[in-house]
Amino acid sequence: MITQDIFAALRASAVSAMAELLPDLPPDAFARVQMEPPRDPAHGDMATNAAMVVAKAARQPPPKLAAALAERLSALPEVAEAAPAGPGFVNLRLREGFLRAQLPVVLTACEAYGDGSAGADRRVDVEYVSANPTGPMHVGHCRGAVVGDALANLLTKAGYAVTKEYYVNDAGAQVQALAQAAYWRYLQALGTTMTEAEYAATIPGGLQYGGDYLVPVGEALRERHGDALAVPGARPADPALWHDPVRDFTVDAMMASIRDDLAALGVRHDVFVSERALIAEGELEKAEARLSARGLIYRGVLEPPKGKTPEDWEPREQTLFRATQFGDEVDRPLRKSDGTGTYFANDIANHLHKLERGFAGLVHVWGADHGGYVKRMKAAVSALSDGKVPLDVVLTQIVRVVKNGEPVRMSKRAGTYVALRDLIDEVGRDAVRFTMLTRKADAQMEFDLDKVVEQSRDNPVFYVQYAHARCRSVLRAAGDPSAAELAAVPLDALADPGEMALIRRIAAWPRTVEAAAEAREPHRIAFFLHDLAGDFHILWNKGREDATLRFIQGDEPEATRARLALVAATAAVIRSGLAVMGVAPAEEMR
RNA sequence: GCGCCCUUAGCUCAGUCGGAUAGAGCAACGGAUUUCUAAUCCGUAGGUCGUUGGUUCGAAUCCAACAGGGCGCGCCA
Repeated sequence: MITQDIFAALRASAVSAMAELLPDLPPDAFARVQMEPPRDPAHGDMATNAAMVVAKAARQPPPKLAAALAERLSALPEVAEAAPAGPGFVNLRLREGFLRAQLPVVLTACEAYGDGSAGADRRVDVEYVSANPTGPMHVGHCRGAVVGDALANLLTKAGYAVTKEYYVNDAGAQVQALAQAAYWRYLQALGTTMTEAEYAATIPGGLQYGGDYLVPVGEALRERHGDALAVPGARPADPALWHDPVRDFTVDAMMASIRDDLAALGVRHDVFVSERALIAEGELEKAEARLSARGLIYRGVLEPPKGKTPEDWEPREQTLFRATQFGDEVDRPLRKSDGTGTYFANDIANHLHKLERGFAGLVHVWGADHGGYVKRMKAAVSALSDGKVPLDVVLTQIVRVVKNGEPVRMSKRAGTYVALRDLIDEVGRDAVRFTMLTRKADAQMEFDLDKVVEQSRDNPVFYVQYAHARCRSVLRAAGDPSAAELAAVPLDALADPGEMALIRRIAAWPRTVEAAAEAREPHRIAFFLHDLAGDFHILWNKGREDATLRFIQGDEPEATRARLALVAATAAVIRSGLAVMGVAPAEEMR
């Protein structure tokens, strides 16, 4: 594990200096001490709030403490200058040699640069996508898939032991309706004379999932079973005869399709957990027993929702979970009137199953329409784990797909939203993934099919890829020296402000990873890469105006090698970030 | 009606779990041509951080109320 976070290192120095200045303070007095880049670069490379956050406990004014701290920090070999500033900050300017010395660290670690230990190898389960196995993936699933996958990668990079999980909702009424729809296609494949309306009339609730995608499933059922699942004349048989095999076959087919789509997106889950299998194994009863043993289950009648009572409201006794004891607004029902579990109850079983596997933390990526569900799930996990295992839920907002300024509409024929596969085929996996990460997950997003493939500065995908391609172009022109070779090169020639700015940005990568992981915000990686690419493009263009700043200087081999080390380090960090996002770096832009 | 999320420059969005004079990009305007790919870069201009109070050394950030937008609200998942 390579940790080379210079901010963490200097923070530790600041804390120990403060501890020496104030030996009577308990260690936790320094918990809120931060060392971070100041907003205004004129203030230096780093700033710490140490003097301010301990001032109260130390009973001394912040400026006085800041002055004393600055004096101590200025004695450090890494520090060129330390000065008290403002209401009690200490600003640090680092020695350029110290900053330059980060490059060999990068070049030694390469893509592993930025790998952190904040996770301490704790096992974390990240559940995402979990689309119902009732049809192909559409763009509505896409954002959650990308955000979840990038978040899982990010947590892995930050030192967690991550399991990528897909929870297959194969137990509910939706799947029953799916089986009925597939059965209709089977009857069609047998050449039934029924009309769709006639068949639909035989199903309570009518025929759902009318999309063409079930036609091949019907054909396959006919190939496998012949006419054995129908009565002569290709008319519907007793569901007891066909329901389970048709359902299982169809769910398998849908999951195969979903896995294909996910593979096209570069998403690969470690485990697929079947809701039906969990229930069959008695996980629901186990969860209920556990909650019951804690006195958290009772029979009762809920109040109607305040203000807006549904038309058909009537008081009803239900099996309820005391979610209110864990911060939820109302207690939540666990059993339907037919005795089977509610979706919530089944999901409790799912979470118990996670806890039984020993995870120290659970993460979910859900669509924003599940926002109202967060509190009760947190309540359940808190109850089942005695508050020991945190559940974090990341909500993703709707993506509106736009082409030529017009929203791309639902396709009626396919009975589904724009297929994910179509989107990938049109703009490419990398553009899809990168673009999905250019917004906070919880912000609405417009996905403009034209802009995403545009090769210009206002397309961040391109902007970052172009920076990497330029790095590679320079390195190729210089004979592609190895990273190990460049890690040993003298770097004193790097002194231009543009070069130093790039080094400073690179040095901020580890703390960016850690902060993004902590906040569960993978989009920060995209923004970092955009900034890093910007620093590089600036430097590149300086060389255009001033030939002495070009990376390759024919008559100065030492300066050239130093700059190649910088270029190689930049490329390595871009690759490191793109790897988190699941985007392939470009060698050239053609 | 209740709960959750959101509101930052004309537009699209950042803002590192309370820090210093709130930042990018696009759009607008003015510049850089014999290159390691000008698909980039430089400069100018642009904001009462939805509104009003509160908490403290200090608030876009935390709290309360209000306005506007989105989502959800007992056996749908």
